[in-house]
Amino acid sequence: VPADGQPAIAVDPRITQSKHRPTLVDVAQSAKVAPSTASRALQDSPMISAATKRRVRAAARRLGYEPNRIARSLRTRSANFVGIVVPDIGVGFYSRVVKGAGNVLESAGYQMLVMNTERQPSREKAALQTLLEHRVDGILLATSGATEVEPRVPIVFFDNVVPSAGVANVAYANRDGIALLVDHLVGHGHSRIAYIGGPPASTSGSERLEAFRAVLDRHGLPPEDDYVRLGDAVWSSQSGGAAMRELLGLAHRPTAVVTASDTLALGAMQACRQADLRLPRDMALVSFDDPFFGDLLDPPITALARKDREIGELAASLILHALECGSSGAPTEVRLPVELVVRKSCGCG
Amino acid sequence: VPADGQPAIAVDPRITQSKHRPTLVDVAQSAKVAPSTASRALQDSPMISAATKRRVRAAARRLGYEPNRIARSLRTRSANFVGIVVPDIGVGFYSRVVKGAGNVLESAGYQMLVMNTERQPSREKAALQTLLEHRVDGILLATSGATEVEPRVPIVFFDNVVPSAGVANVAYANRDGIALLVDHLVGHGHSRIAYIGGPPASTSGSERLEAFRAVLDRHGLPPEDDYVRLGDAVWSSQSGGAAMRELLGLAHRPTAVVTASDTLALGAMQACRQADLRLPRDMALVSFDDPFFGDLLDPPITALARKDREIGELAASLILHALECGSSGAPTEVRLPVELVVRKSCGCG
DNA sequence: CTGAAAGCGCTTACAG
DNA sequence: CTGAAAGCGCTTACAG
Repeated sequence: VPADGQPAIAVDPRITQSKHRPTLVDVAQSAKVAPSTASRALQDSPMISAATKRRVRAAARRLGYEPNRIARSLRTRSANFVGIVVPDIGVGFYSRVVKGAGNVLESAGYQMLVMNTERQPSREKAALQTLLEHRVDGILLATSGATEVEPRVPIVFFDNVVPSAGVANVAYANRDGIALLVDHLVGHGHSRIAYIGGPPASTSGSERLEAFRAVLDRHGLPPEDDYVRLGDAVWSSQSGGAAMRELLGLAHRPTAVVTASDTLALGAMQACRQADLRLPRDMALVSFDDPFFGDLLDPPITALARKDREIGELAASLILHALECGSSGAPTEVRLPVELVVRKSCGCG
Repeated sequence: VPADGQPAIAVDPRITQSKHRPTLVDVAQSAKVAPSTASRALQDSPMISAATKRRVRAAARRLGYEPNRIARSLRTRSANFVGIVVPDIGVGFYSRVVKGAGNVLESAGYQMLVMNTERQPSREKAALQTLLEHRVDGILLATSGATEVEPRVPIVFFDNVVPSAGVANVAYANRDGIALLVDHLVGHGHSRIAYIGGPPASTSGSERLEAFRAVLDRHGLPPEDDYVRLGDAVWSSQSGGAAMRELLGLAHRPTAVVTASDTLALGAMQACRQADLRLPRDMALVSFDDPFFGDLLDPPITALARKDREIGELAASLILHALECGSSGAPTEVRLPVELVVRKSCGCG
């Protein structure tokens, strides 16, 4: 125990504690400058002489100094964090979005806080709350419910668009995509075209469904309620398979099917295989999202090219823009153009 | 501008600033208690009377108070963060590990900081540094190089094992897996069995390769250098395809191939298709990692069942254990048991 | 060019 | 049961 009045430096317990991580004060003492000078030197401030900078840097290296970002964030009132919340990080689409966003954010000096909600509204709410408590500078949100968020920080919605909320929205051009798919099937001469989609709770669900009906109408094909089947909330392959089985059980069977996602398509293909149907001979099938290695499936599937990573990159760029320039005016809405990859499941080749 | 000596409360500029986020001091003032009392009340400390707690909570709600975790972390000297660094979050394996780890960590009250390195050693080093600066409590690391890390915090290695480092290692039972695969092909009567693997720089690369040679030896099959081909550093399907083409070009062609990953297998299958070979008639193929919807491939592939999420859950549990109980003694090594999923590419069915 | 001082928003001994 | 005070590790006006 140090006697009162004794200089603190000589007996600083921090030096003796083996587990102590050096602080800026330690560096400053070691370099014989004030903490403020050490701080500026490590920031390479123009206020500091070259010689001093060298001394401070040497001291920092010698001590193995690692700046404490927590303290820095508290002081500067900016964590340099952007949160991203996704329904299921295990799903390829979301993990690729996260990847794209992470790269853009990192090169701008931001850290990304990934929150996985498992599609539970309660977890989404909690995730948002946690992000706010961590004082993130902005949020990238693929909401799986209609969470009404009071934007205390800029928000960019992706995948599931929330019109006129946040600073921006990013999603695929759903209507164009469905049009491409249906047009192609019509080009093959199909007129009994069915649709296996996701529930309309999400943007992708509602827009794709709506577009399917609209495009059929444009072609003068009568709407057939039996031909529209919706899968479960997670767009599972199981529900895609179930939908296909229902379609196959119909008296007046469709000759072609559009699925609104890769998982739905995969489930539908399994169902066809189990029913001993040959694609595309007995049934044509095209899908919105191209499955991973869709060219290796039996048959290779005709689908829309993936640009998942770009969605993440775009969303990140938009939040960065809002952080740097301030969010002004109405939210931007960005739609990623789609592109048809023609393979064999449609009847081509 | 407030006159000196005037009570601060009446003119507190924070109240007038519209963008000000309420602090604990605001809550305390509103509830007419000391900040320390407010802090304890919100922590539901037994020291505080029920009536006071109620008042404080009401004030917090009224003001829309969100505790500042940055300040909390600085004060308690624990960020309640665990970092996880992966070579490529866009790859299914890693995203599922992240998912598993995240769920375990979250239910233990930790936040997860995901770092994506794109397999660049420099980015991995930077990621580790960043994590340390954020004062994470522990790290989950799938290193893509032999990063020698001085563990200032507990580390659990996964995927790529670093023996006798960190507090624990988690990986698939690589040797058992390869044995299962080769044994099955031998059971089909194959004796000319080739191997398409990843480079031995990683645990999965070296252990699987080594096991392949050992199992061949166990079966009394002569080692054939031409039959062993290694893909590129990312185990790309392109390199798997190239390897398969080399194999097909051999004078004394193999009759069966073991691939060390799903991507390698997929590339190899593409190469076979391009060469107009029929699987499994012209060539049997089995794979270590089961591709996504491997049952829908042409032909359905025989492979080892995936337990990626479990690897993440295990790694997270191990780091949690180390954080709570302290890391004692030699690092634990956990090997996830493997399981053969028999389909048709091997020649069955 | 350098330093002393204040303060970011919490928590936690310590005292009552 | 409650409060006053110190301090986590930084940064940044302010003064010299």
